[in-house]
Amino acid sequence: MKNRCENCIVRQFNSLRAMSKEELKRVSDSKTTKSIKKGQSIFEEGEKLNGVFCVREGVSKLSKLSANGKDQIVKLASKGEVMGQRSVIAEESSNLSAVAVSDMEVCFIPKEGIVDTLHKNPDFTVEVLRHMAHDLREADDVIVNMSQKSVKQRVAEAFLYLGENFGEDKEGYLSVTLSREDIANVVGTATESCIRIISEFKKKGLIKTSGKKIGIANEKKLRDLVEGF
Amino acid sequence: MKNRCENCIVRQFNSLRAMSKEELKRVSDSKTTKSIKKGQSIFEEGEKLNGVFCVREGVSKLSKLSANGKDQIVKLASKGEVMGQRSVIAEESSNLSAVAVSDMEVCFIPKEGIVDTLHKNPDFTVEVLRHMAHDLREADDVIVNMSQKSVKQRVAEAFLYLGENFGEDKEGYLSVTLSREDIANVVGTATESCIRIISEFKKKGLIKTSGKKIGIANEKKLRDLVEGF
DNA sequence: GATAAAATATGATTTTAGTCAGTTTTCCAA
DNA sequence: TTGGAAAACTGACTAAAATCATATTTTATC
Repeated sequence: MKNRCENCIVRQFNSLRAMSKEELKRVSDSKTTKSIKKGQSIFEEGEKLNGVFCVREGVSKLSKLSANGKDQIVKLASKGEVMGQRSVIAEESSNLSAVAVSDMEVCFIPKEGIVDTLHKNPDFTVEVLRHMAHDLREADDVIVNMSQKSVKQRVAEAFLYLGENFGEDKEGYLSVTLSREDIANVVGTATESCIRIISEFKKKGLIKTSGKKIGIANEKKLRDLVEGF
Repeated sequence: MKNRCENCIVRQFNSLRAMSKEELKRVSDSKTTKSIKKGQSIFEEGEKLNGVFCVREGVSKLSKLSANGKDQIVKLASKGEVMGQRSVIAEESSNLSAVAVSDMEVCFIPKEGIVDTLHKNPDFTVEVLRHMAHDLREADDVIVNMSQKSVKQRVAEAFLYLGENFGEDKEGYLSVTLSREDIANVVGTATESCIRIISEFKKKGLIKTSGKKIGIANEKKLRDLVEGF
């Protein structure tokens, strides 16, 4: 058992860093690490979660099924992010499904350790609260984008977002590779519309593609487009 | 000074109920009550808030200005709701503006009392956390609705939402009266489109109107419409 | 390496919603 | 009470995006 939370760098990025040594030890002793293949499900919408998932490696999409049968991707979670927090805290079943977008390593942490610490260590609780406050702000921004921006603007914004938050490889392609359908589900549009816009962006030199990989070719122009030209 | 938080029934609906007697006393001593006229602003997007606002009476719209110059209403806050929490907790300036939709009574509570309690009373912090978790879930739902439902469905849903959350008067009209423009800004559409849909709903007997008041005439049909008929 | 299945792409068409222009109604404030 | 502004409404037109159909490419699998 060499993978101790105490040594896990990922912890730096989430609320676990506010835990005391003892609390962290308890979490580390109770956690289990899982390898998850691309495309595999981590948890489902409506499922009762008895713990949270801490992402060590890879990226997961968090989505919600809409009445018309389409998935809307609400958030992408990568290294350091904790999934399922909201449901555990609210003591509700999950409102989102989590599916791996790339091969992943995640740690499952049973909720007891988390919930106990929430009630005993205010620093930890405040830290979790801050994170949630941040998520809420982001959600507000998404609402505004969804309702006020055109599909073209949202696609452009999605690429910029992916670049900023998940980085690029040496050749300048986005590190997270999503299928066209997933991109459409992030943006909230039809897959065909999304593909068309990608072609258009490519033709105009805003992005470059290589297989399903996408790279930002002209950041300035993309930004101008997002701002409403 | 007869309006003590200790006696305020509004408190039952928000996180303040988890405060101890002493903490509540402190809050009560530091708070100030304000009357706000319909249309008046409570705080602006980008403003640094040095406290939170607890709604005693009336309704406020929380909105965000989009790049194209339109307001998107992200949330409506009524009796018992606390506004500005997110910003105070995250120590950021507000991401939303608050404007009174009806005449209001709000209490301003300086942040010190809140922040201190957050660090000292885990029960309170967890309570706040629960509320925020709930808000976040609602925000996720809004994102999905915005991106996957038609304008017609969103308008129908807005009326049902208003009915459920703010009630109706004796004649069966929604208690919150919003202008057509505000409804459009909740739904994320053009005012004209919104008006057209309202006319259509009225013609089809889904709703009834009286001046700017709107009442639900056929809940079942409205629900069917929201579900995609 | 062949073949089926899935993902990507493109075209034609329809639906939906936004925009612009103008009219009517409502609501205040002088 | 009345004139002027704001809000509500209507119509015509345009633009954006969804849908349907089909072709092509990529990927996985035996």
